[in-house]
Amino acid sequence: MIWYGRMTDQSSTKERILAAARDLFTQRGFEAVSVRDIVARARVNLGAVTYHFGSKEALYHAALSSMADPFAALVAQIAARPGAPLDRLDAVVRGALAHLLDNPGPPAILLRELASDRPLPPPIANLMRRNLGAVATIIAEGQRDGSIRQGDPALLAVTVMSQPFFVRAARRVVTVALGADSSDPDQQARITDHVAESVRRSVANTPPVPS
Amino acid sequence: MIWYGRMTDQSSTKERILAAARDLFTQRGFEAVSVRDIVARARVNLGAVTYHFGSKEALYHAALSSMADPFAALVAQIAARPGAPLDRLDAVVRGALAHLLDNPGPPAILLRELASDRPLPPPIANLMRRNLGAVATIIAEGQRDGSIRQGDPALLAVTVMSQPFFVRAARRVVTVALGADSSDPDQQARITDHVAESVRRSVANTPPVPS
DNA sequence: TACCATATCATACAAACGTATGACTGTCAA
DNA sequence: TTGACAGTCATACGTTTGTATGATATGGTA
Repeated sequence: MIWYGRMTDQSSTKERILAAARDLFTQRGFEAVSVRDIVARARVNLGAVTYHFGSKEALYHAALSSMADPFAALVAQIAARPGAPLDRLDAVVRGALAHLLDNPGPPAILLRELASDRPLPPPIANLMRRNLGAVATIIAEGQRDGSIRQGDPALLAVTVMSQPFFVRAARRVVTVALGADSSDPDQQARITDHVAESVRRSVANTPPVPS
Repeated sequence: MIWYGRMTDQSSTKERILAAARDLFTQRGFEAVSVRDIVARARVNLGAVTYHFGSKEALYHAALSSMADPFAALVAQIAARPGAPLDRLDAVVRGALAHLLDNPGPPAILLRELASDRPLPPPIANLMRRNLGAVATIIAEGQRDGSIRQGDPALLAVTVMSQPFFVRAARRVVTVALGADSSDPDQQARITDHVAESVRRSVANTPPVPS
């Protein structure tokens, strides 16, 4: 794309629409956001969505991919680093939570889509497959070297990844429960440590807790 | 209510609307369900929602309460039983998951509302307050007798309750990951055991996992 | 019987929805 | 200079939305 018609701002119409769509779909979900909301926020013409993306749903999928792809790439990159399985899981959880604290899109939309009983949009299904696959691979490796407890790697992977997603999505609840400001970095550090510690304890191959 | 106008079916118009609203809001969320969808499923007149509930949003809140109240009462009842804190947490997690497997409404709607950045509907906010409060009380008790590890009881409570909610909501993903039928009772038992075990390990006061 | 409150029903209404249309504008290749 | 083309724009179309309205039916009460 070389020329942008009447566009006088620095960013292209298509990118402005995508950014507005990311924000609004994240905050309210697909059905609660109208095309007119999006073009108003992007300050572009109503017809621009149809022209550049074809339909509201196609724009939705484009917005999902633009959020899911960087997250999946980050997790894959962290998971591929060398080290003991438990430490790599720790790094994945911390990296994922740090990314999600800055980018609320993936957890918000993932939880909404999981809660629906419609088919998962392809970008979200791919994200889950990639993330859970990477985590399950680490878990299987840890089971072979004895550092991670027995159990279905896929199920353990769900337990692991559910924590950063849920804690991020339930951030309002967490901060209200803790009675502190949600943007306080000290509190974010405490939450991150708590999540990492909980995950490590829940999957490590320690003796069973006596009843 | 003693008399039901023209109603010839066994259940009242109001109850039929409530039941249809529970199903549809659970499956698709507030915005994706129209009043016409609800009255069609309930096989009542379009005007009946306004007449009996006042508005679509008031019907939504009524439907939420009718799902959240039994769940909160169940958790409170299990939490109040005698026993060691870790065992009571175990019973709460198992009881909650069993209830949620039969009643998908609370997790679906809770996750959707958490993902939104609008204020939580009062019935959902009350549900969270009651559930997390009951669990946090058990946790604080366990911290006093040394059976549960240190940490903010509210944060630990979020970790505990997030598991049954997330596993239930992500049931499609879990069953696909396990490659089995989602209604298989054996698999449900395995999932329940896995969740209970993960929760117990994540909060028990065992020595830290070495790095 | 007459009356009244309650409930159901078919419509109507304005607003908002996603999408389509055709005119217009500015840049490139020929 | 001109034709083609990609992008932007105002506007319109047909649906669907939540809610309102007024008529009608029904059983209790006087």
